[in-house]
Amino acid sequence: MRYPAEHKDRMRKKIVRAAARRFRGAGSEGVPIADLMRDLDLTHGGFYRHFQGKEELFDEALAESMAQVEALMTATANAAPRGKELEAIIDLYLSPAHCANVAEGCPLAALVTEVARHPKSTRVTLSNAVKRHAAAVARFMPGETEAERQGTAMVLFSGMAGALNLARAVSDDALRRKILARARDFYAGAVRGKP
Amino acid sequence: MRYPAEHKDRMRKKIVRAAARRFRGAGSEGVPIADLMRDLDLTHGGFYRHFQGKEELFDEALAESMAQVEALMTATANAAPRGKELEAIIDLYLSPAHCANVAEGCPLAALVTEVARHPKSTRVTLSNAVKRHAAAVARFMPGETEAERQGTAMVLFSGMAGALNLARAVSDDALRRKILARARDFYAGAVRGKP
DNA sequence: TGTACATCAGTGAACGCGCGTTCACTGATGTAC
DNA sequence: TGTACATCAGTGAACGCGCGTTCACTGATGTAC
Repeated sequence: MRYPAEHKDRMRKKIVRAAARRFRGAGSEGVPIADLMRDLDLTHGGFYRHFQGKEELFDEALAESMAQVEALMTATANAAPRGKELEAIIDLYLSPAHCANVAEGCPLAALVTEVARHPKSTRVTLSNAVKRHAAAVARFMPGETEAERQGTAMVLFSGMAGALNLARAVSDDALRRKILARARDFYAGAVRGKP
Repeated sequence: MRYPAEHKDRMRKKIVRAAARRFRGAGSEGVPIADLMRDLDLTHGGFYRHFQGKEELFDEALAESMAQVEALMTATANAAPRGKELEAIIDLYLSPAHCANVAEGCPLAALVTEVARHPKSTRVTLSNAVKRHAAAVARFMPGETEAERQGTAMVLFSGMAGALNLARAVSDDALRRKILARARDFYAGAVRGKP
């Protein structure tokens, strides 16, 4: 059956968005292409009309989810009262809601380890996304120079990602909440310049 | 062929140690049992004389590598000049050497994301190891109470693990070094109570 | 305007491969008598 | 002391399954004439 002109583009984007969710939730190895396509009421065969292979999808899904999170972070900062932008970002990132919602959460937390084992092209995608993200939030960071602020942004986000991952991996809920709460204090304090 | 009495124990421990290395390096899905056994000049069939399955091995390998790193960290602290223990730990953890040596490095960095997707028993193993580790290094941490110091330890290590993972995933070496250096400054400062 | 043909997103059977796990077997040494 | 048997870590062929990828096919619509 012949489809409207923009049909292919639309489907491709749908696949990328579904993958961006699923990959964060289960890792790329945890998501068979057939499952992904079934989410969109399609069968696995059609996948290869859109992508060369799973690897290509992974790269695009990674970029897509990094962009989503960057948008959310800057929106959160912009919505916060002046001077409270960083605090708002930290509270959101280390919230129980973010902790519980891996699939729509930060891909830096959910996928870094995996990316480290992927081919260079994927790691370039991540590096670029991280740089872009650091540039986007740098103005909320402490530091004398732009480079310093961007560096702080990278360290802050990777650190919060580490805390989030530990909170997610831990087996009891009390410990999970404790880790999140302590991390919020720690990073808010560190960024403010107090212990 | 019949083996000496302690032979089985020795082999089992060898398998666990080999797995502890390999799993950190490639994730448990990245290490076929046949490869693991071949490292020890054995074949895959014998594996099941020692373990019920791969999952059991993963748990033990996780505990083993957590214990290794805990030992290394406390040894480093003890070898440091008085008052410089935390700094020594941070410098070691965020060193380029640790960054380059995933297989013998911190399992919290290499395996948390994976553990979060494993069954509860694995997550209990991780939780216990993390608590034990936090207790072991708490005396080097800032904080009024023991609970505070242990909380700080967890946040510090999960944060450094996040930075290490980002450094490992990134595609260019200059950025990798920059992340490590900035993270060292950040955590040393945060723990000292300066910005 | 009607007819023949081309297009191409999507289908679903099939292929190939990797890998976890099972199992009948081996063979050196320990034990029973 | 010698003989028959038991033990059990390790072997390697085989099984079963999941999954990425390929491919011949479909069929609605666009295009050529």
